[in-house]
Amino acid sequence: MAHTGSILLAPMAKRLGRTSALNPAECDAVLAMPHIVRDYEAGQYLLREGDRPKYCSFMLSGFIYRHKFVGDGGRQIVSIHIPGDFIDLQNMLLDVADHNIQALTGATVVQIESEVVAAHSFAKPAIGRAFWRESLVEASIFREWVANIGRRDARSRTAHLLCELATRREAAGLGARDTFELPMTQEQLGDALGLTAVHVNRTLKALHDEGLITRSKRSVSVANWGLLRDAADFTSGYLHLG
Amino acid sequence: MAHTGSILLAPMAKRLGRTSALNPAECDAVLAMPHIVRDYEAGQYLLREGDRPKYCSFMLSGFIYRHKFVGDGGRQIVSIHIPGDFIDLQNMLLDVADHNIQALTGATVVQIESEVVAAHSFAKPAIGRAFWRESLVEASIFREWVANIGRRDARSRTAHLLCELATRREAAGLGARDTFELPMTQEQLGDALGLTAVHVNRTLKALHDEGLITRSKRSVSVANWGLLRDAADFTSGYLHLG
DNA sequence: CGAATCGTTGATTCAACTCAACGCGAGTGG
DNA sequence: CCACTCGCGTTGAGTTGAATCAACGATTCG
Repeated sequence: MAHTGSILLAPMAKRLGRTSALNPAECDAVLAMPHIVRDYEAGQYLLREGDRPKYCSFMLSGFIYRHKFVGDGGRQIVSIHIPGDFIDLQNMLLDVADHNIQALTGATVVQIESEVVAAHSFAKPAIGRAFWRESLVEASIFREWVANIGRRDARSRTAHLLCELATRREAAGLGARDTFELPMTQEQLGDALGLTAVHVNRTLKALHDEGLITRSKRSVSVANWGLLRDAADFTSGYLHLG
Repeated sequence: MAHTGSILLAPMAKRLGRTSALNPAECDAVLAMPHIVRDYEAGQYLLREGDRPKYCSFMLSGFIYRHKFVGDGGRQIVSIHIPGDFIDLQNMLLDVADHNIQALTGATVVQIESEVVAAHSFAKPAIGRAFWRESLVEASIFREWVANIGRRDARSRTAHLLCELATRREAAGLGARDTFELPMTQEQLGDALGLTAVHVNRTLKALHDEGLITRSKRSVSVANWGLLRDAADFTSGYLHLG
C-alpha cells in the first residue's frame, strides 16, 4: 500500500532533522515519499547476504539486528537497531548485500525504494546530506565496535554496548537512559560482543554484583550511570548526536 | 597550490569510475576539482580525534591508517589505506573527527575541500553516487572487521587481513596479489588485529611454517593463495569490487 | 661503534572458552 | 491438571588461546 504524506513518515523526517536542518519544503518532500509499511515477526529475515536489496528501511518499532556468518559456523552481530534507525542505507548504492538483516523481536518498518531515496537525495541536497550523514554515523559506530571488540575486555566491552544502546535510545526519544528493555538472549549478546553466551552471563552477573546494573528477565537497568560509563570507557562522541 | 584539470586527479577519477560509470562531462568535472597536494612523513598525523576536518583526502602513494585510542592506553587500528583509497569521506558531513588518521609511511595525498566534494556530488548525481558508494563500501569493510576480530581466531584473522590487503592492492592496480609490501611493524599489525605484537609474531611464523606465506623484512608474499584464503575464511564480496 | 627499534623465542599467567549439569518458566498435549 | 519438552539462564570444573614478562638477536642509523 503506497501512501503520500503519510503520518508514518513523520518519525523519519524527525530523525533526519535531528542533526541536519530541513526546511518545510524539504520536510514535506520527505513526508511525501512513497513507501510501504511492513511487519516482521521475531526471527524473520528482512534481507540475506547475497540478496539484491530494493528498499531502504526505517524502523518504527521493535528490535532488528544485522549479522554475518563466519566459516566455522559462528556468527557476528554487527549492529543492533532500535526505532528511529535506518537499516539499509548502506545497501542503497551497493548491488549485493554483504550481511543478513533479521528481526530480533516483532518489528514494524517503513520501506522506501532505494531509487526513490536516491532521487530525493539528489533533487534536494539537504535531504541527500541528511541521508548520507546517517550512513556516515553508522560507519562511525562500526569503527567504535571494532575498537570495542578488539581492545576492551569482556567487562568493559559489555558495559560499552549497554551504554551505547542506552544513549541511542535516549537520543531517539524512547525514554531515559537509566532503564530500558533489552530483549536479547545472552547468546545474541555474545554474538554481538564476540563472546560466548556463558561468558556474557558471568560478565552481566559481575556488573550486577558491582552495582552497575540491575536485571530482570530480558530488561536491563542502569543502576549507576557514572560507574557504568567509566567501566565502559564510553564517550558518546562517535554517535555524532550533537 | 590549487590546480585545475590536474593530472593528479586522474587516479581519483579512475577510482570513482571503477564501479560507478562516469560520462566524459562528469569525469571532466572531477578532474577540474580544485585541490592541493600534500606530502606526509611516516608517523605524521593527518587528523586527530576531536579535530574539525575541512578536507577530503585521496591517496596517491604510501600507507595511511586510522585508529582510535581506548581508555587503558591501548589503541585499535580501524582501517589501513593504500594508494587509490579515499581517506576521510566519512568526515565530510560530520563536524568532529571521531578517530585519528596517521601516515604509516611517507605518503602523498590530494586534498579537496569537503564542501567542494559535496557541491560536486549534488550538482552531478553520478558523482555523488560514486562518492557516496565509496563511503558505503568502507562501511562494509568495517563490518567485516567487526566479524573478523569478533569471531575468528588469531590465525584466521591474520590471514584474513593479508587476503584483504592483497585483494585491494590488486583491485587498485598496484600489482598482483601474490607478493606485496606490508610496511607495518608487528606492533601495528597487532593493533589492527586486536592481538599483541608477540602473538602476531607467532601467528605469522605459523602461517610461514605451514607454507601459506613467505616473509622478508617488511614485506609479505602469499605462497599459496588458495590455502591462505581457506585459512582466512576470505571471500571478497564485502569489498564490493564488481 | 653505540643506541634505538623491531623481531624472535621461551616461560608463565590469565581471561575467556568448552563441556557439562541443573534450574526455571512458558508452552503444550495427554 | 500434571507431565513433558524446550529454550534460556546459571553455575562449576577443567582447558586453552592469547597475553604477559623477560631476555636476546638483528638491523638500521647517526
